[in-house]
Amino acid sequence: MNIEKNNTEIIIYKPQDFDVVQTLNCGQIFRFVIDGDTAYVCSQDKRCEIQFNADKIVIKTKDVDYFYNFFDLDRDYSIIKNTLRKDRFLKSAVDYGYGIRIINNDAFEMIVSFIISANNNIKRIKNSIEYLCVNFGQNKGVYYAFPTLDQLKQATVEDFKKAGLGYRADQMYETIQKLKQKDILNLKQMKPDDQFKFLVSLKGVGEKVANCIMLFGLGVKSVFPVDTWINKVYNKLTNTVTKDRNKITKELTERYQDLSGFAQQYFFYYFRDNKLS
DNA sequence: GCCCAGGGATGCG
DNA sequence: CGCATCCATGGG
Repeated sequence: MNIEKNNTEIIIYKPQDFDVVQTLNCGQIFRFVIDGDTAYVCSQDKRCEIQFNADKIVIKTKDVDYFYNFFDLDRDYSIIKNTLRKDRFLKSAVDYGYGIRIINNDAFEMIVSFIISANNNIKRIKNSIEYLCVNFGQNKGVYYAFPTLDQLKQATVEDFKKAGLGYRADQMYETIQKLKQKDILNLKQMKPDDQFKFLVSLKGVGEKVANCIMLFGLGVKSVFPVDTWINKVYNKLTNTVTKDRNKITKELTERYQDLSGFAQQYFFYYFRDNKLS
């Protein structure tokens, strides 16, 4: 993969380790649109337009450095994939999701987004997040920015219910009201164990959501979020019928170590669409 | 009408 | 501790 960068574009030639559709569709990003061979992706108050085909990916944006890091373009995924392909559970999943990259998104946006994600489906999650952007985020012309913490502090429980959060509205309200800008800054300086402890202290954040926030919002790759899909996959692969997510999390984290986050994404993407055989 | 969705909080033993 | 139950809401 050969990458060029200038003030307005990132150009990736022969992108064998980056598939735009796979990366956007594997459940780590909620603010994007795919329209044929073009994609539009938002993060925080920023946006990029991506034109892609089998030979070349062009990312157009005012924030080149931000999206270079966002798509994790300094990391060599071929090494990771070669390692994980040796795992008998993962070979076909890695081959299938060969172009997945784990994005480096904004921590606050991930906290809000994954509180909404709990016991929810992706379409509804996207709709709720979009509602919050339109009603509380800055109007940037062709899109709305994700609301800042101060902007979301203006939202009431009723506002969150209008956004479709249902019973999560109370949790969201309490977490937003208690959260301070400084907490987010501190979070980025903490060790993973302390990040986890802080995150699960927030209302609406349990172990799985905390792990997602760490993986997608704090760059911690040694976590393995276990959701309903991973639970199903685990039972299938190990021929068991457990619902003990703590046990699954512990086992898979020990199995994949520092590559846990990558392994989890390959699993999730491959098995989500009923590819359970 | 039932089941499910990238689960979490609460209460009970 | 582990475990069961409830929780809004829309789509299949």
